[in-house]
Amino acid sequence: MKIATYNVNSVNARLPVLLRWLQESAPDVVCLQELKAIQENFPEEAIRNAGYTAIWHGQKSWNGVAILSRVGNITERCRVLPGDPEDLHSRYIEAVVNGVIIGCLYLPNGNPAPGPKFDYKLSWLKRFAIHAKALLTEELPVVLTGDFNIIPTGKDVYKPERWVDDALFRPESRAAFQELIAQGWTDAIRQLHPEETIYTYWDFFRNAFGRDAGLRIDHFLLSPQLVPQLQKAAVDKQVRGWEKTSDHAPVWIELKD
DNA sequence: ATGTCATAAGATTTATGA
Repeated sequence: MKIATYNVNSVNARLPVLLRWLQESAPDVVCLQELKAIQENFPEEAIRNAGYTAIWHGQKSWNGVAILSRVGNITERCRVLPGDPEDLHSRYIEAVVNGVIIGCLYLPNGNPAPGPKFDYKLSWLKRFAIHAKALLTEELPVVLTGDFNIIPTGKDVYKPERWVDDALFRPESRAAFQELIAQGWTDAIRQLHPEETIYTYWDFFRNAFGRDAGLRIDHFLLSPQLVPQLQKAAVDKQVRGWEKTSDHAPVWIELKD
């Protein structure tokens, strides 16, 4: 099973790019983030015509997450991150597909840091850690994937010294990611490519893609039950070079059936 | 500080987020 994550940065503005990528990369399951569309404006018909069923949680202007599948029913488990009924952002959706629990997340950016947005990021991370730990106790195959908005280590950014005060690379954000690893989750990309320079995001500013000034912030965390099945992991970097593209590239893993 | 995109309100631009 090929599972992908893609922060589309507006699902409707990116629809031609999304459809072309679905056709060329043919993932079985897709997690999308930053739909930037209200619930009614999700392009369900175009995605169905591409061969995928979908569940999604939209929101006006910002955020929004979706799970697509072409390999079987999507059985929704929840569409918000548990733990704070006052958090109205559409940033998490979870479902079972083909016997695998798929958590699709769009973690808060958190800039500027420090400040209320960074506080929100850290509180979201605390809730996420509680939920992730509960998932591990189920001892089931689980993938937590999406835009984490965290640069895990200095190897995951073109110039780490420029990012030390940024919410994506602050010690608190890195520590929260390491805490997830310490719980028992496996960073799938690094499991298969421990030394390689791998980026998943390039800023729209200053020709960042042309200079390969990127960040690795889109991740796959696997529960122990899935690690033996991990076969491949890669970034569809070419998509970042297409016209009218997102600032993120799609990332995917392949699991043995 | 800058740069680029996207959205929304309501305007022929501005603000906000990323």
